[in-house]
Amino acid sequence: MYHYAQPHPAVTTDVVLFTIRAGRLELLLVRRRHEPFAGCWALPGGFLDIDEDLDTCAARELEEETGVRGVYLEQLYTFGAPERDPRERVIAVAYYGLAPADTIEVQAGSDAGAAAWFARDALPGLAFDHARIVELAHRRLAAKLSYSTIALQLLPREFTLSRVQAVYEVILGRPLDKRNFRRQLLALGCLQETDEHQRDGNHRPARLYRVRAPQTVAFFK
Amino acid sequence: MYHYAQPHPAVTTDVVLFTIRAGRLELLLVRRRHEPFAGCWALPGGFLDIDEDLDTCAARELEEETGVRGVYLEQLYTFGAPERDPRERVIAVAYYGLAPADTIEVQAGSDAGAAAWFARDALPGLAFDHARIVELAHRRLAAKLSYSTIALQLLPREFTLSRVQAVYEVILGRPLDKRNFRRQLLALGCLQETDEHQRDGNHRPARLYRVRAPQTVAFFK
DNA sequence: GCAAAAGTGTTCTAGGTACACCCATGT
DNA sequence: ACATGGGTGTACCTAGAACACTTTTGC
Repeated sequence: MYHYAQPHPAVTTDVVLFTIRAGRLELLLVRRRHEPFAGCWALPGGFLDIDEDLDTCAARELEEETGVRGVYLEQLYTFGAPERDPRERVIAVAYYGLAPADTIEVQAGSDAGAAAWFARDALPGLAFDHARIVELAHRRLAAKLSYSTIALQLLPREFTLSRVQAVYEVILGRPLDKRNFRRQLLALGCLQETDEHQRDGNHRPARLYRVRAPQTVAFFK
Repeated sequence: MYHYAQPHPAVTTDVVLFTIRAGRLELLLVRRRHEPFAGCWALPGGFLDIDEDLDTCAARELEEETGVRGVYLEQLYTFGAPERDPRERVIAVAYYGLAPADTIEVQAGSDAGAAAWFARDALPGLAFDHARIVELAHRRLAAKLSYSTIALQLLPREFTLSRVQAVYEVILGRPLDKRNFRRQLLALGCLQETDEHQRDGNHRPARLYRVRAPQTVAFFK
C-alpha cells in the first residue's frame, strides 16, 4: 500500500500505432481482458511505473500487450478529463507511432486478450475516450506529412516510390500527382537510390530506394 | 491519507505565460516560497485537484499564484523524467499562454513569494526542468505564427498594425518587411478597421484595428 | 500484342520577397 | 522646416499544380 497526504491520479500511456496494410491505414488495438470495458477494443497502453520515463512506458506497454518493439513513437497529447475512467482518476499521456506492417509481428500479451490491426475508417467501438485520441493522432500525422519525413517510418528497408506515394495518399485521404510527388520527394534528398528493382506482376519493374537516415525524422519548411 | 495498491505519481500543470512588454518577449515567473528550489524563480503551476480538468488546473494555478485570469492557454507537452522533482515522482503537464501586457495585472499569490515578468532572453536560473519547458514553448509559439492567428492574443482590444508587426518580430527574432506584413495580415480577414487613430509622438497618427473574433484562434494553410 | 504499373518534362499560376517614396503630426 | 513613424504599389522569382505519353515486363 502506498500512502499520500493528497489524492494522486493514476498516469497511463496509450499508443496509437499506425501502419499501412493492404493499401489502407490501419492501427493496432488490443481486446481488454478486465473491467472496465472488458471485451472491448482499446489502444495498447497501461500504467506508468513509478521510476519510468513516459517514453519508456509507452514503448514497454506497447511491447507487453502486442509484442511490437523498436517502432517510432512520439508524444501526442495528454488527456485528463475527470470522468474518463470510472475506476479512479486517470491521466493518459497519449503517443502515436508508425511501423511498417511487414517487418513487425503482432502477438497478444498477458493483459490483453488479443491484439489486431483495424482499418482506420472501420474501427470498432473503443474503450474510454480512445476514439478521440485516434482522431487527434490521425490529424497530427496528416499535418506532419507536409513538413517532415515522418511518413518514411512506415516503409520497410527497401521500397518503391509508388509505395511511398501510396502511404501519403492513404494518410491524406486523397490522390496525389505522380510526377509532382516524385520530384518533391526526391528533392528532399533523404532517399538513396539502389541498383535493385522489384519485379511483381505484368509490368515494368520498379526501382528500389532506401532511406538515408532511417532512424531520424527530418523537419523542413 | 490516501491509499493505493500501486504507487502513483503526482501530477502538476505549469504555465509559460508570454507577453510583449517594452518591445520584448517576456514571461511570467513566480518566486518559490517552499523547498525544493525555495527562493528560486519558476513557472506558475501546481498540483492537480483530483476532480479537476487539466485545462482548469492550469488556469486556476496561474490565477492563484499570479492573479492573472482569462488568458489564452493551450497544452504544450507533458514532462515526466523520473528525477525532475526530488520530492516524489511528478508528471508536469505544461501549458503555454499569451496575454496583452497592458490589460492584465500581476499580483503574487499565497504560495508564491512574488510574481514578475522577465525578458525571454534574460531569464534567471529556473527551478526543475522549467528552462526546457520555456524553450519548447517559445519554439512552438514561433512555429504557430506561420499558420494561425495565435499572436493576436497578445494584443489589446485596439491596436495599430505596427504593434502587430512588432509582436511578430519579437517572437521570431528577426525584422519583417512592413508592406508585405500588412498585406498578408489584412488578407487573413480577421482584423476590423476602426475609424479611430492613435496619436503619440511627432508623427502621423496610426489607424486602430480590432480583432473580429478575439476569443478564437484561426488556423490556415 | 495486350494489359498493367513504371518512369519522365514543361507550362501555368499564385504566393512570397525585395524594394522607395510620400504623408501627417509635434516641436 | 525637420524629425518621426504611418502608410502605400510594383516587379521579380520560386514553388506548387496541372497535365499525357513512352517504357518494360508477364501472360
